[in-house]
Amino acid sequence: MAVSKQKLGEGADRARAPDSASRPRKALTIGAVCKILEGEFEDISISKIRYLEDQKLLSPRRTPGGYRLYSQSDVERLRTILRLQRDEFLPLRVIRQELAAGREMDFGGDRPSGGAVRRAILVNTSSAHLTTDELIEETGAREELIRELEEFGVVEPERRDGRPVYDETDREIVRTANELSRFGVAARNLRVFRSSADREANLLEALLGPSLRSRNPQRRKEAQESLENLAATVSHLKHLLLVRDLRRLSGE
Amino acid sequence: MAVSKQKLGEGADRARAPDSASRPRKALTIGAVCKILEGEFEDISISKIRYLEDQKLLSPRRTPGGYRLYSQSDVERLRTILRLQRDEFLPLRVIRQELAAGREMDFGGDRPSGGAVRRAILVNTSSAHLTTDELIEETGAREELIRELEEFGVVEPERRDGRPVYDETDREIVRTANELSRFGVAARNLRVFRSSADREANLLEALLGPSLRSRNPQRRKEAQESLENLAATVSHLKHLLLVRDLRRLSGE
DNA sequence: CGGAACCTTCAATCTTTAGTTGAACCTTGG
DNA sequence: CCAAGGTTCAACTAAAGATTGAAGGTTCCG
Repeated sequence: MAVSKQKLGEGADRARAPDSASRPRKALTIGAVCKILEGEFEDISISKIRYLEDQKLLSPRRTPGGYRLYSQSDVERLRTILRLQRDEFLPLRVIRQELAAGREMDFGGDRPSGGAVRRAILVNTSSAHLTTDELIEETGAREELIRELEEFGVVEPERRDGRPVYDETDREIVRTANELSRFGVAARNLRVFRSSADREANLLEALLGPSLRSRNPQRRKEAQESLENLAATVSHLKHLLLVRDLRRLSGE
Repeated sequence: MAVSKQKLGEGADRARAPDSASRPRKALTIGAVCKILEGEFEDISISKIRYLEDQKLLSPRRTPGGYRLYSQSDVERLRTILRLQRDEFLPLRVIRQELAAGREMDFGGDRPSGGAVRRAILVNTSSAHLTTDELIEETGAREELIRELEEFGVVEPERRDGRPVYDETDREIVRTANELSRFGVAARNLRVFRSSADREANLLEALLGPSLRSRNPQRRKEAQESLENLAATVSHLKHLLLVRDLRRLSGE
């Protein structure tokens, strides 16, 4: 079990801590989370956090005894939820979807309508590399799940000295897969998506490959940009097609 | 959800100008306003319009006898209110303030990137049905492309009297496919995406199908919501996987 | 004028969303 | 062991956003 590593407690800070200096790297109990957030959100409460879980907006890991344990990403997610609710007036139902769609869009800085954080998707921006433990900590996934995801080729971390090293995309994938597991979608089901993605990538590679491997750097750069646009457009199309199919089998 | 629109019968055009033909300046009775807007907003009703007035969001003129009379700009304002409520999920309290602050921010076209129109994805909101000509008009696609998309099963319009009828999702699909064609992705290439989507839809159907067909309407509703979340989450995962693949074959 | 269609108000009711509360009981760590 | 903190579950609350029904008034047309 995942709990093995973290010696929760260890005498350090059982919610007791008003300690400012320390980094809250370890998993937190519900009371500790509440304490952390109550500076930022005055109407937070333990019962509200539990309520949000009931509404399928959170799903923290549990200790063997049933206590909730919030990972860093759980806390981030909760912060996002509270911000969307307070500042954007979104109903929980909508927040649930926004989050499901992967838009954590965290830093709440830019309110005005133009504020989408648009950064190049494909250029691997400063890929933090994470260990398995860090990955678990940040995503809240069970170790079991991660193992399965690797088994089915859904994440394929590099290996260094036999230890897997995960990047940010891996982390996002794990986070999303974890989300899906709450709906009963098991890791093995995700093979379907993996092979679709592979096929689609091959298609795009066939179209743009020559340019991408061109000796002309200008041309390469253009191809790279096209690829980014294509990736976005293709993803949109796939979404539409899926929605169409689902609407059929749900509606009629 | 019974109908409160109390029989808007033939007489609704009563408020039509008694004087000569073409004046756009006619004031409308509440029933006429309701009729005008019900194409665009399905959950409008006479009682709701009155309720909005009660909440200080509208104040139409009155006839000496007390009938409400809505000017063109009253109707515009009402349209804005309903749009903010439906698409931006703003509570009436906030809408009231926005309007008071002068921002009519009218034309509901897409607000720039940040404020994307969010609404339930799977519930087919008043699917406008388009003819082929309208589809071409609205998407800018060549007729050829549309023919191919149908040939490859990427769009599958209903047929009425032999003529195809497209809905909003079809329109979006065509628009996106047209976008892709600019990158050299032909309609026939899109079969790949279609079959991925089919496979994925089947997977989700297998997971949620029983609930979706449950006799218990409560359970059906929950399943429907889960399906929406799943669609969003799955789309996100697919995007991540595609990006990962592409990054591999483009960069490293 | 008469009456069909439409409109009015007002109080009561309903549904949904977003939580809170309390009772009974369990977990954790010093 | 035991106190501080955690767990579930059902019942309750409050506010927002409407809908309904009763009783009656207005408009317009013939």
